[in-house]
Amino acid sequence: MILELQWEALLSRAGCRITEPRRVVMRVLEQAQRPLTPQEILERGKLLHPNLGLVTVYRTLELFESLDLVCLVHREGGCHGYLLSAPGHRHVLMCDSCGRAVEFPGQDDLAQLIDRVQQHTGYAVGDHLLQLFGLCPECQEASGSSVP
Amino acid sequence: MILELQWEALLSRAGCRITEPRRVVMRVLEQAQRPLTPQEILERGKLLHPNLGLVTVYRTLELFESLDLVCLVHREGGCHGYLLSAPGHRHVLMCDSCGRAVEFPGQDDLAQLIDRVQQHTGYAVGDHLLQLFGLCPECQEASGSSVP
DNA sequence: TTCTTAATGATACTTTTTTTCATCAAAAGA
DNA sequence: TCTTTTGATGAAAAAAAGTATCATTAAGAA
Repeated sequence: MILELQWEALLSRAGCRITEPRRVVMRVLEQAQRPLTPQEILERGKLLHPNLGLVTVYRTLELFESLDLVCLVHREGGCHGYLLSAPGHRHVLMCDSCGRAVEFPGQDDLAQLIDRVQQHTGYAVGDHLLQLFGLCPECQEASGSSVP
Repeated sequence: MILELQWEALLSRAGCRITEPRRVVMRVLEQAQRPLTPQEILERGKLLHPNLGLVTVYRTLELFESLDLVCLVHREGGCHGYLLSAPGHRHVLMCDSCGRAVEFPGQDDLAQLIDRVQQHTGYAVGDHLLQLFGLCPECQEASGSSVP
């Protein structure tokens, strides 16, 4: 509820309109527990708004990304999906098995590392991309019980 | 030179043949200072071996990746490229301006962070993806002199 | 050298993403 | 209230990216 008001206010403030397709995309992302591809968002969105178009999904994601409402999640294979992102939390931890993703903070730990890298390389580090992969508690249990 | 022997030995050991197209892809990556897309590798490779095929580039990259000879570099926009990778160094630092990329180690710093995240979330963290973005020394100078 | 078979590259095909454009609808102004 | 303006949409088409098939080639062992 609060989240809803937040993103709508953000859009308004940016001079954008609150439209039905945008609400649909946001709702789909809110209900998802893992990163979704544009195609997946379209499929789920059509259930809420049958004549949703794929192009609109792409444009909406682009808009949301520019407002830091969603973040792009990368996987080793190169494929990626969009995940709703809480402000300030740009780090994602994803389950290799079920895809469920959560965010976590971690600015401080990286600050040291970044300092050191800057001194070693001479680069001026600005942004970063950190993602962890592993098994969520549920999938650990499941794999634990299947391999006794 | 040493690198060349290394990867050839690795391929042989894996039961793969050392072919001209593979040498070409490797040479292109060696000469590149930034991550290259399959298309870019094809273009550059054709200069050395005119009838190189795109499919072969994809397959060669897949092979090299499975042997950890190259790594996939992700960018915010989702686009990515392949970079020659020194063994053990899986972290990339890329220049936002010229695309030049270098690798750096950083296992220890992350170990703490990962420990903490594991305790907070209950996830069992296995792999990770860390990339830093910024300006390389050359581009810092260039941007510094243009904005006095 | 010869032989076996992994590897190649041309072609066709599927999937994903971008562009274009006519239409629609929500704000803004008279 | 009624236009006018402009942002937003969705269909269609085009472009780009990636994958599968298969006859041919050539690497490397015998």
